[in-house]
Formats: sequence, structure tokens, C-alpha cells
Amino acid sequence: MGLAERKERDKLELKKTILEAAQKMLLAHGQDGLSIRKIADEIEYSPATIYLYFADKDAILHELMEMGFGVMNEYMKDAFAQKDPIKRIHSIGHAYIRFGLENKDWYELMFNSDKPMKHIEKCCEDWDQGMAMFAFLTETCRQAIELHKMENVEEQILALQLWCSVHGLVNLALTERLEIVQQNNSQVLIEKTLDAIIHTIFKE
Amino acid sequence: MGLAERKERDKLELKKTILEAAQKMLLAHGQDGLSIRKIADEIEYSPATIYLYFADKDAILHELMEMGFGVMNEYMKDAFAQKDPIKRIHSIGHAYIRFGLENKDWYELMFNSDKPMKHIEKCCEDWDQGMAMFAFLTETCRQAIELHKMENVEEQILALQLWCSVHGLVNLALTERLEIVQQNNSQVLIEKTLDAIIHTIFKE
DNA sequence: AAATATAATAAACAGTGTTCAGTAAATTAC
DNA sequence: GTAATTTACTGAACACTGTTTATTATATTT
Repeated sequence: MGLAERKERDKLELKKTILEAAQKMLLAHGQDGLSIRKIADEIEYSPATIYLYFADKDAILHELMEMGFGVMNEYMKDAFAQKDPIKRIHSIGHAYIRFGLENKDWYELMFNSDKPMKHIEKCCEDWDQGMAMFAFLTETCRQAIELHKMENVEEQILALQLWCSVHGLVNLALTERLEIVQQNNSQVLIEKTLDAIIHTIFKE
Repeated sequence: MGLAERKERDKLELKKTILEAAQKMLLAHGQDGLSIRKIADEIEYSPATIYLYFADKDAILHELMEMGFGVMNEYMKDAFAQKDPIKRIHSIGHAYIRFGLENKDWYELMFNSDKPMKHIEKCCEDWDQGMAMFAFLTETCRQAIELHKMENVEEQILALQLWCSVHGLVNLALTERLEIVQQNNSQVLIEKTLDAIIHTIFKE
């Protein structure tokens, strides 16, 4: 890449360029293979330059995490549009699991890594996308509770019950810990478990 | 520490000494704060010496993981002794969560880190303790299904349903992601959710 | 043309896992 | 008792990591 080309590209866009390189690296080599120095190499700047645009590596990971929610929302599109709240819950569950299994590195950053969370804490920010996701699920649960006239069920607890189930399922699968239950075909195992979870809650 | 003291200590016991130092470091500073060089410093040997006793860092983390299951079994003692299978499930759930919340670094190693699992894969070994734990839970579920005459419920699926729920719950709590649901008192939130999970499955 | 502001960097600091040639001490063989 | 061999260990290097700071080159303003 020539010097002229680079000059044209950067200026106001260097932050974006850094994030694009970071994303490329995340998807190619995972969070462990993502280093400031390699980003610097990729975009042909020195490592120090990156620190003029981001406070530290956690800040970059935090922005990547936010981008990850964009990717997840694509998976959720159809599910969110479901009219029936219980069908919506089912679809959200499926989409969530599919997103997790197909996007290990995004998922890790969004729901497991403490680095983006450390940035949030440091900057006194909030986990906005996480909150929005949970709020939507909670509202869907409220509708399901109302529709099914379920008694003594708190919408928040129900939402958490669903979230932690799929979260646990995805994590067990991503860390190869489901293999002890069934060597191959963990996809089927996951499907069956999700169906069982929703069935035990809503009785079909 | 003098030279005589060291001579006496090591010999056949160096491997143990390394693991003890590693455990101390894990509990004091977490997995990120655990380095081969710091272990070497602590036991007053060179870093290279450690590689005469362990193939690599993953091998050390794998042995630590196995030690972690020992710690967890202490938490499980009373629960395992429960006669009634449903009460046993409840107690196991409680003990599992308590262990996870009180032992973040052990838990991380046992149920999240891919480094011990990489060692297992490399050495063509099995995740023995994980399998034993799941087998016991599955057997308990079989008993519960029998006792309650539950129809169309597979013991394995039920066991996985329970495991992934508490696993997800612990992970959300440990990564500070439960705070979006409830700022303080996440302990109560977790208890309520566990109760809800078991209630929806066994109807009281 | 001189003074100032901006942008980028080289180099250093303090760490990481891992390997390998080389050394010192203990053991065995003669 | 000396020589040969084995065992136990280490220093130094390699290739990395995130981060900071003094310095330089360029661009803008006075």
C-alpha cells in the first residue's frame, strides 16, 4: 500500500480503520490473536499511534463488542417480528444459540469477556445493548405470562431463566464441554434441550 | 529460603511444589496473574526447570483444574448424600452455584477455560471429572423421573437442562452481567431463579 | 519567515511462554 | 580412585505482549 493511498484513507477515518483491522483480526484469529501491534502492522502505523485514538486495548474490545450486537441483531430480525410471544421466545432462543455457535469470537466478547466490561466500569458507562436485549426479552415474557395467565411468575425471573439456559448451553458447546454428553451431533442435543426448556415452562 | 532447606524440599516433590505455587498464584491473582516465570520465582528455580516437569502451561492448568474438582466435591458432599432425588437436585444446584460464586478462578478453569481442554485433546485424554459429575446428575435425574412418573422426559436432556441453567447463571454473575437485571442483591436474584427453574420442571 | 499546534513514531519498560546449548553435580563403571 | 556417564538445572535467547514518553516531522496559524 503506497503512501498516497494511505494519506487519502486516514485523516478523519483512522479510528474506523483501526476498528476494521481489529474486527478482521478478531474473526480470523480470535481474541487471543488480536494484538495492538498486529493492528498497527496491518494499518501501517506504529503501535503508539493507536493510543492516540483509543485509551487502551479494552476500549477497542468494547467497541468491537458493540459491533457484535449489530451482528446478533441480524440473527434476531425474524424472531423479533414474531407476533405470538411464546413463538417469539422460541425463535429468539433459536436465533441466540445459532448466533453463539456460529460466532464464537463475537459471543465471547459480548457475553463472556470481562475486558469490555472493565472498560464500561472504568468509564462509568452502561452495558446498553445487553440491557436492551434483556429488556426486550423481559417484555416478551410479560406478554407470554399475560397470554397464558401464568400465576406466580415474575417476568424478570422468567427472562433470566431463559437467558441463563441458552447462555449456559452456548458456553458449554463453545468450550467443547458438551462432547462429554454426546460426541457428535451436539447440534441436535442443543435443539432438544432448548425445546425441553420451553416445553417445561409453557407446557407446549 | 536457604539452599539446604530447598534441597530437602524438592527431590521427588518438585512437581507438587510447582502445583502448590501455581495454586497459590491462581487464588491470589487469577488465571491472568498466573505465569510460569512467577511460579519459578516463587519456588526459586529457573523457568526452564518447570518445563522438565510439565510439557507446557496448559498441562499445569489441567492439573489445577483437576484439583478444582476436589474443592467442588467438598461443596457437594451434603447434596450428594440427600436421599430424595428432587431434594438432591435442588441441593446440588445450590452447592454448584455457591461453589461457582465463591471460587471464580477454580470455576473458570473447570468450566470455561479452553486451556485445560486443549491439554486433554492434545494428550487424547478425557474430561473425567466433568463426565463423572454429569453422570451423577443424570442418574439423579433418572431417579427423579421414575419417582415422579414423568413422561416423555429423557434423563440426559433433563440433566443438561439443569446444568446449562446453573452454568449460565454462574457465568452471568461472575462476569458482572447480572447487574443489568438487578444492581445489588444478585444473590437473591440467583436463588429465586434457581427455585423457578426447579419449580417449572418438577411443579414444586 | 517565525511560532505554534498537530500527528506520528522510535525506543524503551516490564512483562509473557518456550527452547536449547551448556554446566555443575551425582552416579555408575572400570 | 579415577574416568565416563547420566541427571538436574540454568542463562540466554527468541518472539511475542500492552503501554508510555521524549522526539521529530509536518501542517497550520500568526
